[in-house]
Amino acid sequence: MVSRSESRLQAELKQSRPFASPVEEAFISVLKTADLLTRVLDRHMAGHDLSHQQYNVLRILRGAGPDGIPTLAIAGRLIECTPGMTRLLDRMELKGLVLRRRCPEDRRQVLCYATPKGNGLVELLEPVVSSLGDRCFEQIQPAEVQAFIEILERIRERAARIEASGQAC
Amino acid sequence: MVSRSESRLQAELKQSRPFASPVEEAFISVLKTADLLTRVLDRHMAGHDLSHQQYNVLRILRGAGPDGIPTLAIAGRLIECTPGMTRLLDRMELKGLVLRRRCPEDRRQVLCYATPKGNGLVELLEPVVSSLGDRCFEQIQPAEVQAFIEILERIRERAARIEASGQAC
DNA sequence: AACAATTAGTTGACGTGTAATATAAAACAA
DNA sequence: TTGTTTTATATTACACGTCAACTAATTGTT
Repeated sequence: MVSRSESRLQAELKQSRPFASPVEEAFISVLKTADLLTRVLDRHMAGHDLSHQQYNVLRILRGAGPDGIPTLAIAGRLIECTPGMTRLLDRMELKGLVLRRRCPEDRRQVLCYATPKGNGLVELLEPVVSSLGDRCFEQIQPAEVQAFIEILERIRERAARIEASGQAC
Repeated sequence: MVSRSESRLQAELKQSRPFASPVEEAFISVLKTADLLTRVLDRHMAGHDLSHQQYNVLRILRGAGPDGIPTLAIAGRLIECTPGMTRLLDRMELKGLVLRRRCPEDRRQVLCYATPKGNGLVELLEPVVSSLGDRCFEQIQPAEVQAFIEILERIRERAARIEASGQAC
C-alpha cells in the first residue's frame, strides 16, 4: 500500500524505498527533468534532422553574425568539451548548415558561420522551441520562475566550485 | 558595459543578447545544471571506473536483492531506452559487478543481480554521492528545496504530456 | 633568433542515449 | 492446435560527451 504523501517522482521511479533525503530527491529531480526536457526538444527537432545541440549552435552562430566565431568560443557557450564541438560542426558542415575557415589573423583559430540555410532553420524552429518552453512552464507563476532560476544558479555555483577543486575540462 | 541586473547564467553563457524570456532562461538553466551535476558525479566515480549510470544500476540491483530484476525494469527506473541498458549491463558484467541469467519461469526475461563486488562498490560510493548532493544544496533552505522539487515535478508533468502526444520511447 | 610555454583545434577511443529493426518466448484467439 | 499479437530483449547504426594524446600556430623568454 502506497502512502498518499509519497512524492510523484518517487512513484515515477518505482523506487521500493523513499529517497534518503529531500536533497537527494531534488538532485535526482534535476537530472530527470533535464533528461525529459532534452528528449522533448530533440523529438521536435528530429523532423528537421537537427539535434537540440545543433540548434543551439545555430543560434550562437546567428548571434555571431558575419564576423563568425571561433570553434572553442561556441564550445564555451555550450559548456561542452572541445572535441565534441569539432565533430558537431563537422556534421553540420556536411549538412550545409555552417561554414568554416581559418582565421587569417590567427591561423590557429577556425571561424564558424551559419549559412543562409542554417539561419533559415533557426528562424523556423525558434517559435516551436519557444512555445515548447512556455507549455512546460505553463503551471509555474512568474515569481516562482524567478525563484527557481535563482536556486538553480546557486546550485551551479556550488557545483562549479566542487568541480573546480578537481580538474578542469 | 554590462548591466548590474544581468543574471549570472547569462554571464556564464557569454550571450550577447539577454534571454528572450524568464521561461527560456529557466529552461536552459535546468539543462545546464543537470549537465554540471552529472559531470561532477561522474568525476567522483571515475576513480572507481564507474559512470553515474552504472552506479544507479548498482543501487537498483541492491534494492532488488536476491530475487534479481529484469533488464527492462532497470531501464524503466532509469528512464533510459532499452538498447543502452543491455550494453550498460554487458560492460558491468565484464567488470564483475553484475550477474545475469535467463528467468526459468519466463524465458524472455533476463534477471540481473549485483555481485558482492558490485554491492561493495555501492556501499563505498553512497556516502560520497550523498555528501556531494549535500554540498551542492548547502545554500538552499529546506523549504526552498521542497518548493524546488515541486516545481520540477510540475514541469515534468507538463513535459511528459507533451512527449506523450508525440510517440513513446 | 631560438626554445619553451601557451592556445586552438583535431583525432582516437570509449561510454552512453536513441531510433529502427529483428528475434525469441509467452499470451491469446479462432 | 495453429496462427496472430504482445512482450522482453538484442542488434545495428548513428549522435554526442569526455578523456588522452597530438599537431600547428602564437607568445614569451632569454
